[in-house]
Amino acid sequence: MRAESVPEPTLRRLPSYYHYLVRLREKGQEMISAAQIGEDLGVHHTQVRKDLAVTGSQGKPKVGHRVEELIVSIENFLNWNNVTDAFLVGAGHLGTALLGYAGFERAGVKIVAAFDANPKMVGKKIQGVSILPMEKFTDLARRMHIGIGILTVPAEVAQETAEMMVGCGVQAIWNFAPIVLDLPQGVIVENVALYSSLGVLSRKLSVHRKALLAKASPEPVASE
Amino acid sequence: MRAESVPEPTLRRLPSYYHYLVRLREKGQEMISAAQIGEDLGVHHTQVRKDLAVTGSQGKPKVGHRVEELIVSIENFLNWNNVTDAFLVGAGHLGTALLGYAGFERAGVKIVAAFDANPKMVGKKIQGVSILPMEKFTDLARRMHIGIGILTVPAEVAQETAEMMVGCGVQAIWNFAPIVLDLPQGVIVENVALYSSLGVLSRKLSVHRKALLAKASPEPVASE
DNA sequence: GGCTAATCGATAATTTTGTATCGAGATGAA
DNA sequence: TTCATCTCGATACAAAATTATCGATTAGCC
Repeated sequence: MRAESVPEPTLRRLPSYYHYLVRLREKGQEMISAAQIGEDLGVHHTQVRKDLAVTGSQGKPKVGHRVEELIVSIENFLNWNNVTDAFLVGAGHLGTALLGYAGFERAGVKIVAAFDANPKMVGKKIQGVSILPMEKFTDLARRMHIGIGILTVPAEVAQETAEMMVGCGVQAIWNFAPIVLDLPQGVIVENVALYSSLGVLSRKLSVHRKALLAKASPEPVASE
Repeated sequence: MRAESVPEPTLRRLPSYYHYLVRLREKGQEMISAAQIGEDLGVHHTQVRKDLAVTGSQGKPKVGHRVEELIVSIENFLNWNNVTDAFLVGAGHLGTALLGYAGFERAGVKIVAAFDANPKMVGKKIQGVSILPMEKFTDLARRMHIGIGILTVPAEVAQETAEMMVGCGVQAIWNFAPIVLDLPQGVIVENVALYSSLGVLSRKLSVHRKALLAKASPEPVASE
């Protein structure tokens, strides 16, 4: 099986399993069945088995999977053991929030420096990470072989900032700006689309409320 | 067509179109073709047409769509015109970052108050929004008919906090905690899974790098 | 005024993702 | 030791989403 052929939905579910399993481990539970995972996380049990299968971990009939083993398998599969150094650009609200998170290191990403165009931010230190001026990015990124760039700048400058990152050898970009980046093939871009999330939320809420109204009103307005 | 029958991927793409269109409008462009949108955003043009079709907006052959009309259609469809009041719980790094964003109001969500269990946070004011003690949540949420709860608390207390929200009439939850909430049917939950995002990023980067190594090495290790 | 070229929108095919089925293996009890 | 039962994992099926095809429509040009 080719490595890339793992479905992306599977990739997205694995961290969810991971956190669930870590919580189980904290509680002292040693074994877990795919059925139970599925029930607790709202995923079909056959789906859980398929997802876990890609990590190489095997379960035993009648008893299920070893929690510890699953955790390690997922970590290995996602390469969360090998930490990659990252630069963050845009130390605004969101940027500083991400700097505040220590937990990303357990997910393979270590933010080693942050950059901002605003001179007032430069020189500050957030959660042990210094905010540096933009001018230093290019040189430092090249010398430190930075693999991941975190983009928390305004949308207007996101494209050019991303290009700068790629120019310095950055291979993957974690993009928080609400814009589709146009970058050379091969560069990995992972978008965190907060507005997409809000779109879904808002739409569903709107539909939900209309349904409630329709229920309350007498006439069953049938469409379709 | 039933309102709920709109595919969720479509819902997720619409905000992306929206921001793209707003940028076009700022540039003064009046018309746009589905093909052009698709090319710029990396979506197939037939997909773009289907997505835009659900909003009810129609294009004209040879000229395409009116930018302004599309924007309004998407806003209406996502109900981004009608702003819903939201309470945010957990004024930590991420919570304060979200408070700092003024833009969410254009996406139908207005954060009117924030809450935190930490007494040191209580009383502060971030971006014009006061941080209140948790004890006040229940009463205020009921009286103000809060529809949306934003959950930026640690995972350990996310479930109970969500239950409290639902108990106060909150209909939709925007969940930033890395946990699957178990809530009564009908409650709308939209997860922002940062770790899922990191899982995809990390895995792809790992595969990418292995591919580069394999290319450099002589033996073409063929699997599958 | 008719022709060309571009774009739309509907329908069909393909691909991807998710769900169900079923035999095999392992555990613990009779 | 044998049997019942639970769980796994492979295979087959169904649903959803994406991509392709094709006729219809319209603006601009000759």
